[in-house]
Order: sequence, then C-alpha cells, then structure tokens
Amino acid sequence: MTQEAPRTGRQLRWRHDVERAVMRLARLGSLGMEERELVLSLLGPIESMPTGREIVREMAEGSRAGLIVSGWACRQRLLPDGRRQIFDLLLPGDFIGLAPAGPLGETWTVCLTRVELADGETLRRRMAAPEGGTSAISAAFAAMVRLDQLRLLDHVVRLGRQTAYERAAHLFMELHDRARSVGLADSGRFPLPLTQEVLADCLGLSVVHVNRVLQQLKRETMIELHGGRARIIDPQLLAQICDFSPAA
Amino acid sequence: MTQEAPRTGRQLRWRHDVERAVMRLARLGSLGMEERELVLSLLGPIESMPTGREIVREMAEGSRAGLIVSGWACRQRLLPDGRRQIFDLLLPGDFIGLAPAGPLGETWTVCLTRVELADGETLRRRMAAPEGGTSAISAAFAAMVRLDQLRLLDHVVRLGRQTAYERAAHLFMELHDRARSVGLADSGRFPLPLTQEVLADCLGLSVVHVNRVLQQLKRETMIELHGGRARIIDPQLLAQICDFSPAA
DNA sequence: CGAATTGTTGATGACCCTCAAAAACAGTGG
DNA sequence: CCACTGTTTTTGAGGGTCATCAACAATTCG
Repeated sequence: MTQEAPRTGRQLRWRHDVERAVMRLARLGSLGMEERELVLSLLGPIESMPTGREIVREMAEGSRAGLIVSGWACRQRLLPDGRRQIFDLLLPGDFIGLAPAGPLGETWTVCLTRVELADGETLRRRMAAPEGGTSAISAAFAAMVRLDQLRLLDHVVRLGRQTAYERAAHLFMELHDRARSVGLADSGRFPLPLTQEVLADCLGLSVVHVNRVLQQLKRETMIELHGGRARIIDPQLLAQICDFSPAA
Repeated sequence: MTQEAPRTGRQLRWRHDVERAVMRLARLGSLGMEERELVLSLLGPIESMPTGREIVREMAEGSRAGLIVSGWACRQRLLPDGRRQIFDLLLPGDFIGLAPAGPLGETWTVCLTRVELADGETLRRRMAAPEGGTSAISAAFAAMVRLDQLRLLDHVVRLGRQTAYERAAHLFMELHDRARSVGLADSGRFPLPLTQEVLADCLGLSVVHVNRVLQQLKRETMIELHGGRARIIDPQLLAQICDFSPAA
C-alpha cells in the first residue's frame, strides 16, 4: 500500500504527457480508440533517471523498452580520443526499443537531463509475440522507427553538406517540428533543455562555434533562446534557409 | 532464339561474380547449399546500365530489385542549390531492394559507372510472399540491410567528428573491407573506379581538398592509387589511425 | 585524334577550431 | 540569504583546415 501510493502519484502526475505521446502514435498509425487504450494500459510504472544514466547500453541486451515522458536523451557514439557524435536526440513522446529498429536502436543511449521513463517492457513483449498485440500497433511503432531512420538521413546531409549556420537552423526546425507533434510547441516556442556542448556534438561543431552561430541566428531574428526554451520566429523562412522539410 | 543467345552469353560472362555475391550472402546468413542454389536460380537476366542511370527513383515505386554484378552505384540526395551528399556507395556483390530497408533503401540510387545489374524481382517477390522462400534467405538479406544501416552510422561519425584525412582513410578501409568480402581485394588492392568528385560528395569535402588529402595519404605511404584501383599498404595501421572497425 | 572529363596546382580567404579567460548561471551548504 | 563551487555561456585572439576560383596537365572516350 505505502509502496503503491507514490507510484500511482507519479503516474497521475505525468498522465497528460503519456496520453499525448500515445496520441501521436495513434496519429502515425491510425489507431482506433481501443488500441490507444490498450497501449496506455500496457505501459508500466514511471522511473526517474538522472542525467547521464544509460537507457540503452551499447552492444548489450540489458536495454529496456520505454516511453520518454519527460526530459531529453540522445543516441551517441564516442571516438577513442573522446570526441562524441550524437546520432539523434530523443524528447518527450519518443518511444525507445518498442519495435526492432536495427543498429540505430542499439546505439548507446544516454539521458541528457533528468528523464521520466515509462516502462514499455510489457508492451514490447506483447508486440514481439507471434500473433502480436494488434498489428496496427506494431505498424504504428514501425512507422516511428521509419521516422528515426529518415531523420538519420537528414542528419547525414546536414553534417556533410550544410554550413554551421544551416545545420543549426535545420536542427532547430527538426526539434520544433518534433516538439509540435507531441503538443509541446506553441507558436514557434518549444522546450530545449540542451547545453551548447550537446548541440555541438550533434552538429559536428565546436562549442565555441555553436555559441557564435546561435548568436548570429538571434541577431538576425531567426530564433530566440531563454531559460531552456527556444522560439523560432518565422518557421517558414527558416525552413527555406536550411532546406528543411517536415517528416511525413 | 537469337534474343536468348546474347543474354545467356552475358549471364555466363558474369557467372563467377554472381556466385561470389551469393557466397557472401550465404556466409552472412549461414545458408545451406540448396538455398544458395535457389537464390542463384531466382536471379534474372543481367541488364547493362550506363553511368547516371537511376536504379531507384526517389519517392517512387518504380524501383527494381537487383544485384550489382559489376560496376559501382551510390545512394544520394541533392540540395536545391546543387550540393550533393552521398549516403552510401554500392559495389559489386551488393543487393538492392531485396529486403525492406526503410528510408535508406528508398533513396535516390544512381550508377556511378557502367553497372551490370542482375534482375532480382522474382527473388524479391518470393521473399515478400507470406510464407517467404525460406526464412533463412530472408534473414540473410535482413542481415545485409543491417550492415547498410551500420555503415550509415559510421558515416555520420565520419562526417561529424573526423578530419578530412581520417574520413578518407576510413572510407578506404570500409571499401577495402567490402571489396574483400566479395573476393575483389587481394593483399590490400581493390578496384576503386570513382572520381574524386564522388569521393568528395561522399566525404563532405571539396574536390580540391580530396585531391590534397589523397596526395598526403600517398606521400605518407598509406595508400597507392593507379588506374581505377587502390591499395592500402598497411591495413592495420590505417585502421587504427581512423578508428576503423570492420563490420560484423 | 580532338573534345570532354578528370586530376593537379597555386593563391587567397572564409569558416571553423583551439586556447584561454571572463562573465553569467545554477545548485549547495552555511 | 549569501558566499562558494562547478557548470555553462560568452568573448577575444590567433591559427589551421578546408573552400573557392582559376588555370593547366593528364586521361578518357567517342
């Protein structure tokens, strides 16, 4: 009883966020009402993880499936001399490990902030079972995996053929778009609790240069940044500057 | 009759290459003798495609599955201003479109040289069928798709966090490794019929700089280049210089 | 064998990195 | 509430890497 109480409390606290995440999934896979309910009911208790905690250990099976209810994480790789490259940022509403995602899904995955992770093991096992929960739900998760892979292609173009300025702009557009898809964005504003070092390791730039590029973006009134939140002043304009096109 | 003759002639001419490609597939998926034979028997006639011909058209269904018997191709994307980023190089022995490969498999795919492509439509349809040819063969193709995706991750690290010199070295190691896996490499030597422009668009560099980096690699006796062939003098050394680790 | 493509070289400067230090900020414990 | 500490952001200076432009040499190909 005394053990149940706090867990239930946490569950309730994040209820809206979980529901929004599932709404996004539902949109992606055209899920019906009862399928949404099924997903919700199969999500386990929420665990709170500190910055730096590994969600997926590289080359290991010890990874647990889950839903990021709050906080940010990333998939990354380290070079022997300490250089880091981030493959993908993960934000609230992103599911991890719920569909076979290939190598990307098995990369080292680390919390960039405190993360509230809803357990998705039950759900995953249900999906993986031969008959599969409903195939519509698996399809929805597969669609999410597709989006992850599509973003990775954009990432390659960004790193290989765009200038620092364009890269930053493009990443902001991407994150705005993703935040919007889980209802976290409001008229161009969205949460962005990332240090410039993280942005640097994502964009393949030095921290110092990221700082200067961000200042330029602000100076040219493309973006605003305050207290862990960002605002894109004119999404249409910025999109065409960096050749951003929203994911299907 | 007169139509059959030349096709059969071409078939025979490339027979060894096709068999080597299937051998590689067999190794990847631990295929048995009769499965190898099945794959071979399901491969269709060979079509000869000129440089620039599209094997997979972006955003279109008109793509045909196949096996590259000879010649090189690449998956790429263009920015509106003409900048090009290559996602992946495809060389003899690579299958295209034989397993669902996600977004990467649907990117624009173009011949970089004359390419002899063995038709794989029959094979693909057989794999896609509900009962699937043998599941071992599908598994083998799935393993190849995994390798493609793994390479994409390496590519991201290369572009984001390695110097021009390291990038070039790493790409050479990768291509050597891949050529070796289809029996095209011999004591560090392998075919490399690519222009420096292609290397540039792969590595996210300018043509001129690629030229200079290649010269440096030669000067430091890391590689040799002659008439469309490359040689890696000391693979072990080069591998550790660019942090290359061969794909599983 | 001529035309076109590709490779090579030099000169110049933009872009981005490194180093170093100061300023702003966030969290901690007194 | 405030000093204290560690992190993050910001600035400046200087230099290396890499891009661009332009011309020429070498190859390739029709």
